Amino acid sequence: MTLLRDEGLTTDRPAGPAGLTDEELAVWRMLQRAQVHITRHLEAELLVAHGLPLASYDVLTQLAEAPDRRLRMNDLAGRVLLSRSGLTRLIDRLQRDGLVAREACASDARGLFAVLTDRGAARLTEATPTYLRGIRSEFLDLLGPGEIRLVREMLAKLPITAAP
Amino acid sequence: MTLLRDEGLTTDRPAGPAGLTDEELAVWRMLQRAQVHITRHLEAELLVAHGLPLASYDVLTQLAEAPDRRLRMNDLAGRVLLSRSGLTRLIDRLQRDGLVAREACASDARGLFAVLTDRGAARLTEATPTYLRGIRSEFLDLLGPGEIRLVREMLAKLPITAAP
DNA sequence: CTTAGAACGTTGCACGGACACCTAAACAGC
DNA sequence: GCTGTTTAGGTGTCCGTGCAACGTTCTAAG
Repeated sequence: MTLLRDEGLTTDRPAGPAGLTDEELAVWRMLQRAQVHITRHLEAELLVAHGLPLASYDVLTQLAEAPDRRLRMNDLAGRVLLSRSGLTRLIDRLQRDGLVAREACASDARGLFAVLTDRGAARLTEATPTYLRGIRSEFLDLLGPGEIRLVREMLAKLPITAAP
Repeated sequence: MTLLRDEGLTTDRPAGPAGLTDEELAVWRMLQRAQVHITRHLEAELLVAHGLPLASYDVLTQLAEAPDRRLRMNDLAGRVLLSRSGLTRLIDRLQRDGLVAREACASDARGLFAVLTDRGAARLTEATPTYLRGIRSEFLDLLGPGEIRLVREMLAKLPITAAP
């Protein structure tokens, strides 16, 4: 952080209005790295063990938890942090593999449901232990239970309401 | 988490060996969402204000902090969580824009340094306030100082050593 | 009823990144 | 010295994603 410090943009103690302390900056960077690290590990494991990218796993999960195993495309896009176009292609792939199906919406002819098929549900069931084990070993095991509760409280403050 | 619960993979209280409590799972998901949210915000702001993608900003920062403003390609790739090929193209772009230069390594003819140019340093200086402001408003402001210290301690436990 | 506008999903395009493979250089052992 | 192995970096190719534009359908104003 030498250069930043040189310009007075980071400081040791008093964090100015725009400046950050070195600790604050370090926390942010560590968070970034940790997130990337865990995500990659998860993605790799899911891929080799079940041929399922993380994004696909997320979609299947969202559908499984939705009433009637179905969700409108737009709705789903918001939940998996994906643009609508991105979701379109992803659903294309999942449909090709028979894990989800598209169904028209009765009340709105514009709308489409993405529906989890039985094969999709089976695949999800098969992959979930891998996913959970990954989260546990890469993340939860490294924190105490008290810390987890604390993180939860902190995260609850962030406005993670909806996607842009 | 209905489906997961149905399969006994998540529980209310006692977290089994592979199973997770709903709270643990929720924490992980919130963390994911928060990280994506913040990252996108940052990327968008840097892009519109300074035409600088987040990855490029990271590279410039790493170079600025490195001794002599230079780093070996391989070394740099590890620090910015990028594959070597990915870094090659990114440096290509940055070089095209005159923000970094490539320099041969005297002691090892295979090696190349990525060197921050004056233009690159200027661009970084110009963009950094935006970056820091983003971290502050999207992240730090929503946490107390005590919490930041706590997060730091937690993150310190994670083995974020090196990239695969 | 007609029409302007918004909302839903898809498509063309370009970009950024990873993987596998390649060349050149350094190093190991004999 | 010569040869096999390892390391540094770059290239060919493919995949996934976002943005902008498009067609279709719903909704509201007149």
